[in-house]
Amino acid sequence: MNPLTVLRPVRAGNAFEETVERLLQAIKLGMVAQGEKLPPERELAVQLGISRVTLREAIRALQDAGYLDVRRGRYGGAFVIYAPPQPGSTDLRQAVADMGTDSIADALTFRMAVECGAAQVLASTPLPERKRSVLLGRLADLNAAGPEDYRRLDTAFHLSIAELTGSGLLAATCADARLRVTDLLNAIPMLQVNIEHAATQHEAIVAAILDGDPEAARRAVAEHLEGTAALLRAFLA
Amino acid sequence: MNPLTVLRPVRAGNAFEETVERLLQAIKLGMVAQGEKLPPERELAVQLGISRVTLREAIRALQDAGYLDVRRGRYGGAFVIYAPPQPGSTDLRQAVADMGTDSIADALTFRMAVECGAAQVLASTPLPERKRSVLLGRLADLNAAGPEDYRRLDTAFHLSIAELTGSGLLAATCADARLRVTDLLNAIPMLQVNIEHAATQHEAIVAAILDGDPEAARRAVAEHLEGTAALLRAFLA
DNA sequence: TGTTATTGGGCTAGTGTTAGACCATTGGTA
DNA sequence: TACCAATGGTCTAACACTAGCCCAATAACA
Repeated sequence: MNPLTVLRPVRAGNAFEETVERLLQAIKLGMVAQGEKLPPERELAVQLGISRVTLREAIRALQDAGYLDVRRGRYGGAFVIYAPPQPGSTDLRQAVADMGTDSIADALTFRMAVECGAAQVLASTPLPERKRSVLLGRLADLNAAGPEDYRRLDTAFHLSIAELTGSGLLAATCADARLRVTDLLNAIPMLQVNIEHAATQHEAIVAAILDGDPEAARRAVAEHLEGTAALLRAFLA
Repeated sequence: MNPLTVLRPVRAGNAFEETVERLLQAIKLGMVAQGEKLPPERELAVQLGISRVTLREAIRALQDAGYLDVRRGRYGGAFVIYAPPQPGSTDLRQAVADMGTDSIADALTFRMAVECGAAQVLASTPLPERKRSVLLGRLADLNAAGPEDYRRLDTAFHLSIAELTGSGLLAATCADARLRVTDLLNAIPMLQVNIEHAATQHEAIVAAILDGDPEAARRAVAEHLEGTAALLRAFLA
């Protein structure tokens, strides 16, 4: 048992840095869509468990970086003005180099494990009608998505699997895992053939979950994720 | 997509509290066995990414709580004097009440997902001889364990699966998941029949992993964890 | 038996973070 | 048009945390 597994850093950085990261998560994952605004500072500071001063510093940094437009007065707020980069417009090689091969492999492995685990768990128990329709709804949204919204709704679909398990820990972990590969995914061009292939796999995942078949759910998610993972791994050689 | 999944608290508490938790992890999971000592303060502070002052406060708290014996001078250090409670000696009902049914369900679901995911991932790729022998070694250690060491070596066995995937993120997550159920596990009496049953399941898990069969590995871990989960869930009704 | 390397114990000055109060701006609404 | 509720902007005093330094104790070893 490697003690470094548990005697690792208690905090990833100072409160300011962690807050910037967290807000960037919400923006890049599309949890706050373009044109929408973050919750009011006072409210958000409570949610994030930090002081308003620190939160404001983070918001200021994201404003300077061009992610947010901050407006004062009633009906003001911090509006998201970030447009997710057109896939393929940034250089995948560059993204790979920025991240480092070790942490890419780590992130891909991590994502594979937690997303498969979430799907398996969700398929292991009978789902109430409400949850079934949430899942089907997310799938329908994704299938109806235009190129603008595809990545955001794809993320929403995948995260909803973890959320529906009812485990907040698992949902947070899947969101974290997904974020760690966001920049890489954004650098991969989306081809029509890939989207169609993904759609088939998404159907298989949902079918397995609704069917209550953990084995099939696990396998479907693994195959789905292996597609992008294989593509990325080609750059690590 | 629930924004609360990502707009959750940035920090779980102050540095002191988080450090106490982390050290308690290392002790309760048996990563630093009884009679051994923690790394020197200066070194440990760097590993944990905190100042020595904060670390000392945490150590002091654990000393007061009876977990550590701190000795000065060369060959001194913070020695672990915590004996894991004899299983069954504490009241399971009490542990359940302390934790709250919601967070127990959350923790069990979380653990099921990440441990199954880790086993599946490890079984998905051919293992080098070195890793095979590590896994077999941990299994042998566990099978040879007396009642004193059983829980510690059981933890070591399970965590080694995540560690062998090579993903630090996954290893840390499994350690975290395991810790969240430690107090509950410690409250469950260990019956000989259960240990024998567990041993059979451990063999199945290792066989599936060495066999390169992700399906079987996932299923074996799921069945293994379902045993304790079912027992605990009985208390939640 | 004295030396010494290693370890915990303690102090200080400086920086990060918080809570809470108050100010400034804005756009809808009476 | 005047008001006002909601929101960002700013300040301050208190507390948390850090880096770095030096002191004190200890036990092996020459």
